[in-house]
Amino acid sequence: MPSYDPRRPLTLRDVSEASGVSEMTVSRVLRNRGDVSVATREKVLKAARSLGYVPNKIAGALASQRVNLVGVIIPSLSNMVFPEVMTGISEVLDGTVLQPVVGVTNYSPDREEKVIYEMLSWRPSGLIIAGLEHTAASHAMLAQAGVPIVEIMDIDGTPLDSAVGISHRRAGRQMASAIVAAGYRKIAFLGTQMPNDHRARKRLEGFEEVLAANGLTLIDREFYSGGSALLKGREMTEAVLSRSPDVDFLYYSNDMIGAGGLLYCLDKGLDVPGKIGLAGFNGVELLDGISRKLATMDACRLEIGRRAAQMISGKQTLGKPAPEVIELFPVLQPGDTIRKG
Amino acid sequence: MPSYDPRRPLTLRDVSEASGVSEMTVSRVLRNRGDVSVATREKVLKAARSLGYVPNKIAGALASQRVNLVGVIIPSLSNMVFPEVMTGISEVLDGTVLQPVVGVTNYSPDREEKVIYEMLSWRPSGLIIAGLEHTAASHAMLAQAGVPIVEIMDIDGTPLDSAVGISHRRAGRQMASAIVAAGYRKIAFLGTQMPNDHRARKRLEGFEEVLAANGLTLIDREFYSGGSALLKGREMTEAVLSRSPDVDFLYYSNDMIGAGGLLYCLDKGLDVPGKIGLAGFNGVELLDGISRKLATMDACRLEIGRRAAQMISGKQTLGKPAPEVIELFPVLQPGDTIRKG
DNA sequence: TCCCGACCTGTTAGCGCTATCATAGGCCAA
DNA sequence: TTGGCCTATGATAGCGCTAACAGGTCGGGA
Repeated sequence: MPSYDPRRPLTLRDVSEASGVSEMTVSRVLRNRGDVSVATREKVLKAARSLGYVPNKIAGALASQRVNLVGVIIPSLSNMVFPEVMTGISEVLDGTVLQPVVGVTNYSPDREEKVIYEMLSWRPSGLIIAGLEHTAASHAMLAQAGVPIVEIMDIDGTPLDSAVGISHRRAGRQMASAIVAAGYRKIAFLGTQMPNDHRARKRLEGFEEVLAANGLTLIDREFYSGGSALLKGREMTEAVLSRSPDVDFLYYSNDMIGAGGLLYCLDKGLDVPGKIGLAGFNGVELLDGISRKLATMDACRLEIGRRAAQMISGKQTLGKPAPEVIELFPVLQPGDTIRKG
Repeated sequence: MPSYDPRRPLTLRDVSEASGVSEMTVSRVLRNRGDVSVATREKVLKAARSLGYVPNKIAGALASQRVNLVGVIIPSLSNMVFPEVMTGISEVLDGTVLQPVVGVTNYSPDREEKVIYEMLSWRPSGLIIAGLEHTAASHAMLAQAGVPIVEIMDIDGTPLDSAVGISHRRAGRQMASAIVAAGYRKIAFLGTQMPNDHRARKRLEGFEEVLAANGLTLIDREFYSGGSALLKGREMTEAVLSRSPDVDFLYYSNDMIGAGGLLYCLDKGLDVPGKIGLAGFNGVELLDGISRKLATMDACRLEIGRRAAQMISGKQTLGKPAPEVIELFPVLQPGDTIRKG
C-alpha cells in the first residue's frame, strides 16, 4: 500500500491522475451521474479507494449551488423530548439525500439568533425550528432565507412559512377539563421557571382558562430551574404540600418533574389518585417503569419530526413552496393518577 | 424597507455595491480582519444589515481552506450519557471559533463508517468520536484525515491519535470488588444485548475477572434491547428473581435499567440492601429523585467532553499535533443499595 | 527635500469542485 | 455515402469568497 504526504490533501486531480481519466469523469463516477462506461467506473473507484479519497463537499456544494443539509434548531437535548423529534426527522431524511444538522439554543432567543445565522451561512436546503416565537432579527433572517422553513411543536400563533405541531393551549384546556370533571378542586401548578418556554406557558394559560370557566383558580404554584428534574419534582411537591396541605391536584409542566412528585407521594403513602391527583405532560416513554402510571398527554414528538422532515424533503422536488400548517392532536392518557369519573 | 428578489441570493458583491467599496473591504469588515477605517466599517455594516446579508461560509471555507467545525460522532442521543458529553464539548467550544456538529451511529459500525465519511467530506478542523473500536475502513479514513482525532469514553485499547476516557474494565473490577467486599456472593448481571457496546462489554469483563479471582461466577444473566429502559429494568429484574430466587446482588449495565430494578424491588418490599443489593453504571443525575439512591460509578461524561474539546482547540493553534491520552478516574458512589462494610 | 512606514483600499488569482457545452467515435437508416 | 443520433469523455468557465500582494495617501524624521 503506497503512502502519501499527509500535508497535501487529496483532490479530484489526484484520483484523476491515478486513474488516467479527466477530473470530470471522476466526478461523474463518484456521484453516479451521467453515462460512464463500466470499465472506466471500476478503474476510477479502484483508484479512489486505494488513495483513500474523500470528496470535498465544500467545493462540491459551492460549484453545484446545492447543499444537502437541513438545519434543525431546538432548545435542548437534555430532556427527552427533542431527541425523539430528531429520531423522527432522521428516520425520514435517511430515505433522501438530505442530512440533518442540529443547533441548540438553550431556550435563549439571543442564542437562537446566532444559531440561525450560523445555519443560514451554510446555505442549507431547509430549516426546521422549534417554536413560533423568534426575535425580530431572527424572523427577518428566516423570511429572507429563500429556503423552506418549518416551525415545529406549536401551532398557537402565526407560522412564518410552514408548521407542524400541536396546540399547547388546547392541551392545557383538555387536561384541566379532565381534572375538573374528575372532581378535583384545589389545584396547584408546578413547572419550569422559563420565560422563554412558550409552550409550557401556553399550556398553563389554557389550563387556567378552563379553571376560570369553572369558577376555580390555582391555589398554589411553584417554579424551578435547572437541576435534576426528578429530584426537583420531589422538592417542589414537598414544598407545595407543606404550604398548601389541602391541595388535591398537582399539575406539572412536564412528566419528569411529575414523576418525581409521584414517587414522593407514593413514598409518603398518600392516597393517589383518591386524595390527591397528579398529571404531567409529554408522554415520556422512559418513565414507563414506575409502578403507578402518571397521567399525561403525548406531545406527538416522533410524528412531528417525521412530518417536518417530509415537508422539507417534499419541497425540494416541487417548485412552489406552498406554506402548510399541520395540527396534530395529542391524546390524554389518564394513567393511574386521576380518579376515574 | 426595500424588497429584493428572493430568487437571486445575496452575495458580497451586493453589499459591496450597496456600500460603494470593494468586495474585499466588505469581506474584511464582516470578518473583523485587517485595518478598515471606522467610517467605511459603519457604511458596510449598515448596508449588510439593511440587505439582510448572511455570509456564505461554503465559499469562505473553500477560499480560506479553513472550516471551523468539529465533528462529534456518538452512538446515541436517547440515553442521558451523550447529551452530557455534548454539553461539556459545547461549553469549551463556545469560547473558541469552533462549532460542534454531531453525527449519530446508533451503535452500528456500518453507520459509523458512513457518518465518518460524511463528516470528513466537510473537511472539519477535528473529530471527536466515541470508542476505540472502528471498522478497518473507518480506521483508514480517520488515519488519513490529516486532522486531530480524539477518541472518547474509553481508554482500554490503542487510540488512533489522542484519547480521553476511563478504563471500563477497571470500573467493572472496582464495582465487583466493592460488591464482594460487602459480602454478596450470588451475583447476577443484567444488561444490554448490544454486541457493539464495547464499553459495557469491557465493564462486564472486568467485573467477571474479579469474581473469578474470588472464586465466584455470575449465577445468572439477562439481556435486553430497545424499549423503555426503566420498564425493561423492572421486567428483567422480575425474570431474574423468579428464575434465581437465591440471588443476592443485581449488577446492571446502566443506571436506567438499574433504577427500574430498584423501583421493582422496593415495590415488592424486598430488603435492599440487606437481602439484595443493586448497582448500575453512569451516575445519571436524572435519577436523583428516587427515594433510595442506586450504587453507581460516575463516567466523567462532562469532563470527557470538556477535555476532548480542549484537545481539539489546542491543536488548532499549535503546529505539531502530539497524540495524548488522558485517563479519568470514576468514583464509586455506593448509594443506598450496597450493604455498608 | 526625500524617504519610510503606518494605514487604508483595491486587484488578481485561485480554493476544489460541477454545469454546460463541445467533441470523438460508433451505429444505423436512407 | 451522408446525416442523424446515440454514448462516453474532455475542455472551459465559473460558484462566492479570501490570501497575498500592490498600490495610494499621509505624516514625520533626516
